[in-house]
Amino acid sequence: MHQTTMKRIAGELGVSITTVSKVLNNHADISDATRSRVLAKVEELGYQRNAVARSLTLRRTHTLGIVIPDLMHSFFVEIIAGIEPVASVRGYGLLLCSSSEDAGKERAELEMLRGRQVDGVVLASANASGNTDVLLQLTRQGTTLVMIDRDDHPSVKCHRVLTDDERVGVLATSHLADAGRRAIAHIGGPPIVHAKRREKGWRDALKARGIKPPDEWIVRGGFMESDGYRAMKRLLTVRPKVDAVFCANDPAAIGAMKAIWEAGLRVPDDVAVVGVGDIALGDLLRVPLTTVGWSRRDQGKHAAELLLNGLEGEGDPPQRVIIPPRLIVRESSGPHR
Amino acid sequence: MHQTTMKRIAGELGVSITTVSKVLNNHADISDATRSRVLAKVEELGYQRNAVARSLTLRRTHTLGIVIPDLMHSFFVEIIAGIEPVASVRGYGLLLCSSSEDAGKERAELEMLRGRQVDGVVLASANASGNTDVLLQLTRQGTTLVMIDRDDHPSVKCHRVLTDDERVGVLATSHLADAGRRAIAHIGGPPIVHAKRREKGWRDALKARGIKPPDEWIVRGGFMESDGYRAMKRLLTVRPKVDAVFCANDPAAIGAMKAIWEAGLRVPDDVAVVGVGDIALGDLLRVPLTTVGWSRRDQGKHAAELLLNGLEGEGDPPQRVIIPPRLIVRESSGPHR
DNA sequence: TGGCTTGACTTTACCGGTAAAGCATAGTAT
DNA sequence: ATACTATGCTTTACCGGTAAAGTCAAGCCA
Repeated sequence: MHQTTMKRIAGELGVSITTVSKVLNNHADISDATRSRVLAKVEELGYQRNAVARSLTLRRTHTLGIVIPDLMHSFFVEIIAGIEPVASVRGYGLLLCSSSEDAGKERAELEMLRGRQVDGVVLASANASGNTDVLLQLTRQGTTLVMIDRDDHPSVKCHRVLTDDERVGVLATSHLADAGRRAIAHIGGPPIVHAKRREKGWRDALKARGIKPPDEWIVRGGFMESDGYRAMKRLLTVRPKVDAVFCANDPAAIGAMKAIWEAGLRVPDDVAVVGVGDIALGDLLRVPLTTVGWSRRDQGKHAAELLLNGLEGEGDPPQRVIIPPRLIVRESSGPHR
Repeated sequence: MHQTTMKRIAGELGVSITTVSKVLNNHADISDATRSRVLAKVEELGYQRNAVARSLTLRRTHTLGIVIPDLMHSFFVEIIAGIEPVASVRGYGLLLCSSSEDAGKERAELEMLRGRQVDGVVLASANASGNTDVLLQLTRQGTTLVMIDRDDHPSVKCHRVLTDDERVGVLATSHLADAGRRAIAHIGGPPIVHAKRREKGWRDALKARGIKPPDEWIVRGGFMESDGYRAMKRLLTVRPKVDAVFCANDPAAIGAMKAIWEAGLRVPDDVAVVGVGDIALGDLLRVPLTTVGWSRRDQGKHAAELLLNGLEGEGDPPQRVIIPPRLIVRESSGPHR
């Protein structure tokens, strides 16, 4: 129950606490004799430096805060799996927070991390819309911040690890066009930059092929399955018929497929579907989903490296790292008819 | 870049630091006037108590260490998902460590947690065989410990959250017997209590049906897919033929199925297979796997509650919480022939 | 021989809080 | 008028470390 401290070691050895501290910090001005006596005692008592006390004086906790919206989503866990080894070898601990997709809880978690004096925070794609002020407070306090998959909060100067959303749209749309589809609709996301860029990619890919999408080919909504379902219902009434749809994310794509099946049509025979995100289980659906994904693990790895480089060396100016997206072809975008 | 401290607040208000501290800790001996002046200043400056400094004096970090063998295994994440909400509402942070199934790294992580003065540690089913000494050091230091899915290290006095391994064996075996199987073999795990208990359940269930398993019906090995594969190869040579196999865990069961297919036989037509653990994707296999599982989330929840109750109130004596296992029937144990 | 280094520590101050004890002032009891 | 008791603060010590400055004896140079 009683902690071993430097005081105890110093006492038993008849030296000062500072001497013990110096040995453990490899200072040069300690004789070999004393050094080994101290080291032996440390070994004997199984002494471990008290990280809390060190943090207080050094003003470094060697801890990173990780804020994710949901633990049960495989891609956030993959992000953490990308962060963990990098942090671990450099001696940093990870303080894990789940915001449960709730801006209020996210705010509370960020405040908590501020109080705990974490050296850095990785904020993974949460809906932090209201929490700009807390983020600013954090950075002002000297905490390095990295945002993953978010490109808003322009006032917050921090590193960002993103994918190339326009390219996401181009990849998906070109793939559908190459597969012989002509009427390629788009189920857009909510009004956030990422969704808008995916839409732009869709437009660009069509334009490159001389296709000018009529207004009815696009329905904007949200990122949920139900949004995709509703949007597809609308798209199915368009004449001439749409024969493919690029959805802003995977849940929306799943909703779209449901609407297609409900209308008695087949995927991909009547309508091809492509999503974005490569969520787990996407290949286990009734019709495995073609999607555009990117390595979450790389995102985590880059985020951790940006953070730690900033902490250890001189802080680079805020950087944007782009993780390239890639097309994952499954059955939902198979050949026409 | 500059931290706001109580000193600053006290200075601006012309009161002592202790007064500020007392306000924030709701001490009674502060006048309403002073109290609100302090509170107003706290609000104005966006002040947050420095948790590091508090931890040092209070000798409480309000942090739990979580050690899991692998982040990418869904059940460890589920355990964390069970812990997180409990810890979060009580104001505890989670320090996440992954041992990557490596006893050396696990040891290092535990040492790290000791240095960081975490109030409690949840140790999820890692192969900590060699690390008893660190665990003892931790508990001696006053850290509460909860082990999940491990019932060894008897010298370490701590709470344990387990499942009923004998019942696991009984459930699996009875299910196979009820499905009309007569020659129910067992692929046992490594020589650890959990595997032994599952084996005992298998024996008991057979005995209850008047079946006396010959020695060739059991092959013991490890928990890996390759172990299951090798074991099944052996079992397929047994005469009279075995028509079902209960495997000590899911990976072994998957290995067993591979061996069965390789021999030109079918699952479940020729040999029925049941595993243990309900790993993710178990239902996405070529033949979805019947298995015995239990709620990892409940395990996490119970672990967190045991820990925090011990920390907040008076420490209960080490407890054993048993999470009931349940059978999950899929196709690999379907009807004979 | 006195002054100057150098090596090997020790002393002191501080990190940002909290708890216990101390200390005026005013009000109450006697 | 004297002693007692709240009330509302402040002073002091401490948590377990680290860094900067100080000490002190031995060795060196001129």
